[in-house]
Amino acid sequence: MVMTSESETPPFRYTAEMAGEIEPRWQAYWAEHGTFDAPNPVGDLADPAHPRAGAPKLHVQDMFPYPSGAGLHVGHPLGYIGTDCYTRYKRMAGFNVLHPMGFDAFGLPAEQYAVQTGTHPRTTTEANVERYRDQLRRLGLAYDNRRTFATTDPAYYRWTQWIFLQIFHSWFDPERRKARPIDDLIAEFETGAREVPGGRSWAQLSAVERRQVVDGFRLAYISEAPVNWCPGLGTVLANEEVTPEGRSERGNFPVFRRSLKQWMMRITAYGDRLVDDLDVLDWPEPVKLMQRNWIGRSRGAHVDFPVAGSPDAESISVFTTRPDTLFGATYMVLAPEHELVDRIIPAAWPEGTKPAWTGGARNPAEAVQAYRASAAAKTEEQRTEGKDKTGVFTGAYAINPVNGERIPVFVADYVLAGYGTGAIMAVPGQDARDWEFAEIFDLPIIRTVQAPEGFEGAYTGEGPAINSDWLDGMGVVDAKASMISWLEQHGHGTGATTFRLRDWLFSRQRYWGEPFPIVYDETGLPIGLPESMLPVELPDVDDFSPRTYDPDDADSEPETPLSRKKEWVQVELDLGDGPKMYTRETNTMPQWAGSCWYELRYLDPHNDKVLVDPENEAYWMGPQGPGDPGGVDLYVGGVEHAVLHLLYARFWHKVLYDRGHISSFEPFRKLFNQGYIQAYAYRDARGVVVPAEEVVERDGRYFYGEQEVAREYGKMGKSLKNVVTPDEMCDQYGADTFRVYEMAMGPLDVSRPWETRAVVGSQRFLQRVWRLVVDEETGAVRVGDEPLDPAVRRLLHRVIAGVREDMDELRFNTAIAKLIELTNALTPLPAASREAMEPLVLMLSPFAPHLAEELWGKLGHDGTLAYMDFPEADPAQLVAESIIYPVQVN
RNA sequence: GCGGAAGUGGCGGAAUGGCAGACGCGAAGGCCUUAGGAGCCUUUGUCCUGACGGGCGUGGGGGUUCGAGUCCCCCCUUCCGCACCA
Repeated sequence: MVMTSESETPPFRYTAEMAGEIEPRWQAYWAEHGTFDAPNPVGDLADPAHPRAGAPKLHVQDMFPYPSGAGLHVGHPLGYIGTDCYTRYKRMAGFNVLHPMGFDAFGLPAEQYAVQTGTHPRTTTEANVERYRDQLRRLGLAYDNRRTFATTDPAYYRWTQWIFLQIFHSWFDPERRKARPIDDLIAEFETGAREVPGGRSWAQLSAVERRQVVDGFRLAYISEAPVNWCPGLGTVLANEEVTPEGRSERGNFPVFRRSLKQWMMRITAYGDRLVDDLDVLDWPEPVKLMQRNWIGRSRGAHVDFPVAGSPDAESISVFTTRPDTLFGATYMVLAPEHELVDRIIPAAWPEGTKPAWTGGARNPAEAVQAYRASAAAKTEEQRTEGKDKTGVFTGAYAINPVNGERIPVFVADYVLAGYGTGAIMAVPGQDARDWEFAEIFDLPIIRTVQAPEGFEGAYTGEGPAINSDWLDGMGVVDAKASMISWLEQHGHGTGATTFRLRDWLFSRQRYWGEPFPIVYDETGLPIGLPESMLPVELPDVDDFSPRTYDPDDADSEPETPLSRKKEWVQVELDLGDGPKMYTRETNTMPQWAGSCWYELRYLDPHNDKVLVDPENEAYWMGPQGPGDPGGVDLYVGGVEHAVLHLLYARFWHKVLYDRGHISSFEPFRKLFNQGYIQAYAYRDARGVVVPAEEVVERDGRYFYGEQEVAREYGKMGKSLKNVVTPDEMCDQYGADTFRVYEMAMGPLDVSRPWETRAVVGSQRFLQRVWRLVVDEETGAVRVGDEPLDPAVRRLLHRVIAGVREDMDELRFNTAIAKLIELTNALTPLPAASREAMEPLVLMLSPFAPHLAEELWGKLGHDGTLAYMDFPEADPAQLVAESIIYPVQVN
């Protein structure tokens, strides 16, 4: 703010300059006194003398940022300010509050910058982290700074690697539905308690064979499996990192399905628990729903359909969620890629083949080949856009096991190779897709559930079974159960659950990530390093880039940056049987790894004996009663992490729980998605973005200089030239004004546009509060001790009660509105009374902490107000005026 | 297509089924000023009226109720997620 004439501004007015003096002073005070340090029950952060030692705890966390080179804009700290206001309030309300902050610092941008400039990613990352710390410090966020870390700190990723080893050394016991030590599995094989896959006994297996068997059970395992290979990036990607169009989320390069040897995590083993435990979480319903959809659990049955006349007694296994409709299965469909297709095709079209089924081909083999070719040529979009179902008859028939009917087997791309068994039984009467296909190919339709009168098309709803022998009359649920037990009794199938969720591809061909704590011996099988050898530090290299290829070169091979560092890759170690040469794993972990467990490390950040002391974990995150999952009390972040980060973190947390390292079985008890701050951007007639700052509005139109520009609404970003930074706001108004503005502009979970010109309203509010206490001309404190007018007193207590309620519910915008209302009521009074001003300052302190501390001092108090009791309303002052309602007497 | 969330002044947004528009921005007028892009005061949903007053108003249409922005039904629009998942 430019002061055109200093003499005109009263010398003791609350201005940006004054805020610029007050704010660093109090930030230094808090840092010096460790004001926001929270005591642990045990360990180096224990402090029995702390005013909140032994108090009820509250653990609040933000989704930590990735410190990008661009720095923060005003949208980034919205959630951080929200949690800061909440935790400051809760601290005053008597809680022992843990509110930490760290940095998610491994990842692609620093590496790409390194590839371009040769600067080591660590250098860039550290500079960015420092910049973020400075920007956040200016906002006066009340963190326990002893607990901060970056995921790139070796002292941190040592434990990321340790957790990887826990997962590597675990297997999932389906009977107990939990992860157990891999040694238990070996013991079960040795004693014969568990059957060894492959038919031979444990004693018959060689040492290498035994290792191979065991490796097949690990929760972290190497698999030669179809993965998403992205030549343009030179790395493989998780399914979650591939767009629906089949391109990389980063860089938008083509992605190819390729079979490659990669590390996988057996997250599918946890599918049931990841779905079921959502029920006990206090999360936004949309996020729970997105997780349920992503996991995609379907309950039903596997059913085997023998192939008619097959010399090798082939059968087609399908998965269905509607085993009750089996009597209505009038044909079958295999995915074009299904491996069985080639083995069941007869040499010639069977008698009675309808011409429309053949695709015009002379024999089934040609028909299928042609169909496959055309299906492969289609893009993903064409496959789904075109509503009309396509397909071709294989010439083969299968036998419906419930009634012995011969039903034709088709190949069609509406059946996906990657889901279920890649084959379906088609029940056109009860499935819309099958109905469509049946109409096109003139296949019989048999209803097996009574549809409502006049119903047209496939009926998927409830109703009594019909045309279904012994099932007739049963409801869908009963009929399913009955059919499943019939299938199991007669050996035609079993009840089954499938998931859309796939195992998690966990290795990346990148430099800037956690190295795996894995080496290989001469057998080529992986060996987990002993804990004593952690961390496996990321070595320096000359070239940070994986080998990248032409984006369309599907046949290229991954080559990791670490693999080129031969003296690191080849290493002599003593793993218990004397020094031997080993080969290191040269992939690194994906960026998600560090954020999968950071909520735990805050609890005991310096512990070098264990990940977190069980007592500290139980105190901060333990279950509060039967059925409570435990976890962080409030986790605030953007909805963009609804699936990936939150699913991975839940998975790791559950493994650690199963292995007895922690007492909570969910990481985040309550989740809150803050909204986004968006911004206007402006383009001129040519479509060129102009700096938003310099655009002026006249009569609802927008001008950049003389030319009119068009306004659009979207994200804040460099390319849209509409970035506003918190630093600018601190310079122009002060951090307190900025904080109040962000909290007052609307509910925390709603997205809204940034408007710099509206910030002044928050500054006026703080100025008025200041003026109630301080004479602007003399600087004298003008607060008196006379009792409040009864009407104002009632307002005061109404405000106190309302603010408390709002704060508890994270409704900061209405809390601030109430404080403004009280301030406006006090403003016309001849002198502000201490009776009102002390509670007002205390209530304001979560939002404008520096100003409040300063005023608290002026009101005659020493030290910080951070541990003062938050005002409480006197119930006697809350008695509402009675209102008479008309009452109807019947 | 399926699922979810939401539609209130010029703008951001308030309203346990009980005076719609709290609070803020903007705008208009005034005070103070050489000056105002500072500060302070007043007004500000909309229409009729000189005024006092009054009519109409929460996306649209029905309904429940003494009373509906709020509850129920139908429709429209916007945003988000998923998308041939058997």
